[in-house]
Amino acid sequence: MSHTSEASGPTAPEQPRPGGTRQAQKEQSRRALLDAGLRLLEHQNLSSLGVRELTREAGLSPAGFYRHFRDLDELGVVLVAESLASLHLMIRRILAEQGEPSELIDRTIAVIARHVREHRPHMRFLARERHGGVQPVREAIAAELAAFTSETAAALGALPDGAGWSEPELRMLAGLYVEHLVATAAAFLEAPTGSRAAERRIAALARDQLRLISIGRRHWLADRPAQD
Amino acid sequence: MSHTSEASGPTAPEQPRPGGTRQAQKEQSRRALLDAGLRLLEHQNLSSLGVRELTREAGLSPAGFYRHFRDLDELGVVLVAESLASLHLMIRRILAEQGEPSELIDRTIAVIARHVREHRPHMRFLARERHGGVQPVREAIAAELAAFTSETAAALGALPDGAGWSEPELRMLAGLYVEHLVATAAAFLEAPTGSRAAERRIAALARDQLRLISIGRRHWLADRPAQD
DNA sequence: TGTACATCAGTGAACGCGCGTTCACTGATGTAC
DNA sequence: TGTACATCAGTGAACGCGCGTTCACTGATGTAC
Repeated sequence: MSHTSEASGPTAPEQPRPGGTRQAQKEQSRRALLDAGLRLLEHQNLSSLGVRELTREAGLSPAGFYRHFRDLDELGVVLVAESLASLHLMIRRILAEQGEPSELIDRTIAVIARHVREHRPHMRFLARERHGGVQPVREAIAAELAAFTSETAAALGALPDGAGWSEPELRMLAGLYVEHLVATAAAFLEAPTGSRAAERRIAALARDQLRLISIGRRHWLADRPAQD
Repeated sequence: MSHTSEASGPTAPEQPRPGGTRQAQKEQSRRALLDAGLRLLEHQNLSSLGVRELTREAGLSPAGFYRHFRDLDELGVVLVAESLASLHLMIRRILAEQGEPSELIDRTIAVIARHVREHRPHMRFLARERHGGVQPVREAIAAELAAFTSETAAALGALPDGAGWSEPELRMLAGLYVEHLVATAAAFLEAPTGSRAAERRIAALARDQLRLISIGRRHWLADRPAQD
């Protein structure tokens, strides 16, 4: 080793190293616990996960768990937040897509398919806990989806086709899209892992359904029923 | 007590009583176990249910459970079957409705709302286990919904408006309806219990969404994209 | 650079607890005559 | 109707087990001089 002096002046005070070895090692263990959790939650519920089971999977001693989390609920909160962040990422990608309507549909579905492929544990977790979890978790997921519906409604309203649509009508349409998106993501999740054929079938179905909704959307202003 | 002789001829053989007290009592306990299960599963997963917890709720001793079921999985299978039967009932009611399209939409939503109100535990259980349960349960639910989609496709094909639609197109449309029905049922489930205001809001939203789909359906043949 | 002390992530053993399941039993219900 | 025996749903006690959590510890990493 040659003299790789990272010469900090001899008078400069010893700097704390925020990315220090110790801290990094701790972070690694924490990550191992979270990843073990996601792995186990692929096939079971958050509420049936155990501390010993988790630490076994993560390669820590049971007591080690408590250096990172007060209890399993605290770990659950982190997993929910992570999964929702992952979902939000997908959502922003979808809303950012540009192009002709027919292209947009294909791109949206492609984004969903890719996201499910690349973030399967997070998406599985959300699908499981959306209706299966305890109330606070269900509410957190519902709130995120509601926010997405609002964003989508706003985006639809900003488009030229959105002219003439009332606020509730835009939300109604956005809700339909979000609902369909969620169902499509769930379908991708249930497809035999890595079966491209199954993925293509789901994508083709979703595309036609989105097209039908788009046709309805195009004729809505002319055909919509009188307001109650 | 006067002489209330249920005079069965003295020569007639003693008849076995199929609805006898003993059998009826046993059935009552079995029912108590299933009902206790449904009550507990309102707020937790099938996989985190325990024998002792269940018998406590049902008012039996833990050992009593084994007079009725081999294990919790066996009870789970019965609950799944019951819930699916309940769902099937709702589905047949929906498909049996008759009338003008606009009436049909309102009636469909009314059937869903009523069913969720009257069979809340069963519907909650299905919502929970559809994506949250173990694979066999998820598959059983998916199969039932797929069958419903087929029935719906057949019904749509038999209508005058169904003329000109290919088999896959009918399934695509039916899938959209079923998906929306499931989402609407889930929304009713999550509504604050007994809040008529929330129910009305959900119903109004679902109605507009179904209308939009119907408009898309009406224009599909004229506007549909070229086949791939 | 070297040395002496502080920190603290991770450990292994121990605890009390509720669990699923089994067992021999009890006593009400059912059956035969 | 009355009597003697059979059935079996439900019980209370017991078992071994894995659980969540606590504790004093250890030894690598970090800090001060």
